Amino acid sequence: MQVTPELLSRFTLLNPLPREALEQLAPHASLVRYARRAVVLRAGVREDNVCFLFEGRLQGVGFTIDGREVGLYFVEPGDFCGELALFDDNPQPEFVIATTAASVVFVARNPLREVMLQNSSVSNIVGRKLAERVRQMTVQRTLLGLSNIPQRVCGQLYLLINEARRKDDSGEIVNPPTHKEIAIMLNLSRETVTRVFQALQSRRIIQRDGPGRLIIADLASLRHFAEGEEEL
Amino acid sequence: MQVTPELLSRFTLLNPLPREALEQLAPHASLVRYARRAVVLRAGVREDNVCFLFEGRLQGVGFTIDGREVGLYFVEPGDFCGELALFDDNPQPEFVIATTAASVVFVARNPLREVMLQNSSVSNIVGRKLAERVRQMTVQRTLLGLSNIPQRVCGQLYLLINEARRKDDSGEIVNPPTHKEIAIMLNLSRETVTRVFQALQSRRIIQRDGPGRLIIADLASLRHFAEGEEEL
DNA sequence: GCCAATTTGTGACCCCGGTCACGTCAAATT
DNA sequence: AATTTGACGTGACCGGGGTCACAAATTGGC
Repeated sequence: MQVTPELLSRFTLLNPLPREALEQLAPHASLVRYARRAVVLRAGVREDNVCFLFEGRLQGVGFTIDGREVGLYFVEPGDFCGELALFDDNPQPEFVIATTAASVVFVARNPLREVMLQNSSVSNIVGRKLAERVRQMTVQRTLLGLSNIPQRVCGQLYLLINEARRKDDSGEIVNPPTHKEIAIMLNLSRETVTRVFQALQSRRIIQRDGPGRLIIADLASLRHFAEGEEEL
Repeated sequence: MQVTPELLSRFTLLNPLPREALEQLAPHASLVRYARRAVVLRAGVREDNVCFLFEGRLQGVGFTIDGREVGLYFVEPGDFCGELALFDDNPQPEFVIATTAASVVFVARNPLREVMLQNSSVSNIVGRKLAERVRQMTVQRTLLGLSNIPQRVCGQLYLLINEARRKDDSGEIVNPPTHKEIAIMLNLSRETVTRVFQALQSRRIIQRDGPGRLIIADLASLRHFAEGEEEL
């Protein structure tokens, strides 16, 4: 499906681009809808597109030699993935999978790279985004260092709220990841995540609201557990 | 201590730079020696230098809230760290510590950034390096997904050989990391790493050679264990 | 609105790596 | 040379999370 410059400009990465650059990119962009669980980017192959998420949620996942899934990061609407293709010709290192029905905008790698090189302010933006990804991965890796497992889960939950809306002492996560999706992010079993969620629910800290919404009723307590000031 | 353009050109990142760029950078560079365990870059502060490793070995480490160390990556001679400062003004996310006595070349961030922007081929190089770091972190994270612990250690050892010299069916690691340094890379206890090393030594797969050299006598077997085709 | 497919919930068992407590050893420091 | 420091080695114990095996609930597809 065709894409307008207006649509492109709704992404924070592309928004600062001058009109002409957007018009240059639009012909090389296409909107694609994916069902839940569909593979958006494939590991091991050279990807020729950068993938901008319009709606839904994606997850970067790797696989160990023995077939175990490894969760690497979530992609929220407005963000993007597959940007490594802008920097070199090596294959995409990880899979990207739609964890909910999603619509994504593919932008062909080469035109985007052109725009990036011509427009020096744009390479700044892309570079900043890549740097931000390194920071995110560092935080995520640090989470895995926590030996107290409930603490680890609370920390992840807290990060997920950051990425979504957050009020003073409560918050919500729209289209929350499944327990299994959280589990692979944290090197835990699905059952363990379920048990922590149960504990948090019984303490009225979190609360499910229908299929696509998780309410954080007591953000302060969640942070306490995440920071290890209190044991679950 | 002052630094010559020749010294700068010995780093793979800076080597492709034209002579004039190197002369532009040299006045803003300095060579510093660090003792083992010294802190080279500090987390949480805005770093004004990019750090090129001349000799020795560095390790990027984070700390969890409960004080546990988290190993993120190793820096080998010729490589560099602290490059995120080139992309934004956010603080350095992790500590970088000298795991052996080391000499590093600090290059001031702003001049290097200038060179990078003027010389478009240079931003490519820096961008490629940053992309490479993301790939490394992805591989490292995937290692943590292995539930078989000896396999995890073997995988890490294999990566360390890659970074150093490697022959057909044997190899060596110079200035090998301590067991503890490996342990924090893999979310393991120091004792567990020691036990795996003992097992590998008794099978004549690895062999210590004095303080600063670890010989991989049977690379094929190590790879077998790393790939889970055989259990330790 | 119904059915198949996921997801979530929960108990029991068990293994394995963390922790603790040492001892040994080599290298740096005095 | 004596002392200290930190790395390495090793055993015993134990607790917590993985695994397995289900049941229940929720969801999406038609």
